[in-house]
Amino acid sequence: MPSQTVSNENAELGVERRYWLFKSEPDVFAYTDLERAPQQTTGWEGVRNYLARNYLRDLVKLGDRVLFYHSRIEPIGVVGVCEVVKEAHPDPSQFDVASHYYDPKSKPEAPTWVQVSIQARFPLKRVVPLAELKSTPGLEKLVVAQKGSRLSITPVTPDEFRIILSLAGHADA
DNA sequence: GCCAACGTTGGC
DNA sequence: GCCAACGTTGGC
Repeated sequence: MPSQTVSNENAELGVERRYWLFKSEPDVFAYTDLERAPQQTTGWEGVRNYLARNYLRDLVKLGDRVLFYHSRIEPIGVVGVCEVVKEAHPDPSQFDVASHYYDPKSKPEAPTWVQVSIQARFPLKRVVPLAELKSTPGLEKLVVAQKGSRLSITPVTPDEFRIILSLAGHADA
């Protein structure tokens, strides 16, 4: 079933919209790159970790909100909000020999890796730095703020999402 | 650039 | 199937 024809499955089930945090190194792909992309949309290619893949494949649904996070390069932190506009489908980079993400073990008839597509919604009024995520009450369990946290796709609770947006100055989040 | 944390690989 | 060695991530 083509994912585009599926309306928000969570909404149909009466399940509350989920929230996620996607990490990206801004010298590879920054939030501003997403804003400049056609329809401000991109396929989130290159996820090569099984737990992150499983989140994308099984739990990330149309309409879910995504916090866009810049890793590695200052200012490290949450920079923008996006929305899932296409659910899991094969990540084309796994079959592209020229791609950094090429995976020779993955076969087109049984793709190992999936991507979702996200569209930019709005940049945060200010970056919420990692240090602040670590020190803010209510974010003690935020996955990305845990020591040694490396997963590039992590769940965020509705409360955590609200708190992070309010830290950025979006009062009515 | 260092290195702690953690995921993956492969010998046995 | 264990686990040591190795590779990668990402904060600092």
